[in-house]
Amino acid sequence: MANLADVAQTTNATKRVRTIGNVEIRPAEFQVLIEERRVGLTVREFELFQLLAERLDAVVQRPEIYSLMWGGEMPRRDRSVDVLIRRVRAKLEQVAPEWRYIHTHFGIGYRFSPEPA
Amino acid sequence: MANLADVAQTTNATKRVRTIGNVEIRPAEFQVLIEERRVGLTVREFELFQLLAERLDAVVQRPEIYSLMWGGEMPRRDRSVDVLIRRVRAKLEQVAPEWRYIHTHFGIGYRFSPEPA
DNA sequence: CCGCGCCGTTAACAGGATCTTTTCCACTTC
DNA sequence: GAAGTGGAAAAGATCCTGTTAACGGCGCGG
Repeated sequence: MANLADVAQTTNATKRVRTIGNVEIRPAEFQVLIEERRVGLTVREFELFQLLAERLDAVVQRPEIYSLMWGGEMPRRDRSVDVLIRRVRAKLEQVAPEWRYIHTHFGIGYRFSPEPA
Repeated sequence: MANLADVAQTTNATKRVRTIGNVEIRPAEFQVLIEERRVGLTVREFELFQLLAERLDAVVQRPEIYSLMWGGEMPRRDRSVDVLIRRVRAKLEQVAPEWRYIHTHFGIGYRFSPEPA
């Protein structure tokens, strides 16, 4: 169960405003801003984005993403993760067409790294 | 917990007349004026308005609004916040139809930012 | 004391946004 | 070329919000 230390740590790790390049993440508001512009992610989309951003430059495996966001094992041929990735990418591109943030690693998963297009 | 210094600071922060764009807030009088025109909020409506205005451009989560205004946890499916928001919006619109002040963030909460309609 | 109006809260409904699932197809890998 | 994987779009179910109305408490004036 959560104790005070955990809560404090969680607060520090996930509730603090974080800036990665031109991306600002405000967990307390479920908001992502790129160069002052609001991306407008939904709650679920934000959770996915934050999950990847917390592991900057690391490839997060698809089943792990699933289990973190939906809980339990990922059913075979489940497309939930894809669909969400797609939506996040679309909104990111609307706000910052010159940048690529989420990269596909075929057969493995996804990686968050801001890179020029 | 709050101490005297905090209270003094709070007083300075919340009791001082504040102007945001064409909006003037007079906490000592529970009054909001838009371009010299009185909005005519009730006490409760004013509290909500002030709460959001103090956090200009930040999304304030619905449960947080509830706990700040009513205290304690927000019951599931409680609509108190909505209805109050609705009333505030209605009065704001009567006075300034060309402006939008309170923006909805679906599944999250509300944000105060004066914007042209 | 009584009626009236104002205010805050609660309830209910309709519409809209979001989430999930499904489908099709292009692409990668072997 | 075959099997597997991911991109894209759409449909259905679910959840959330906007809106209106109704209820009860309170204070004021008659």
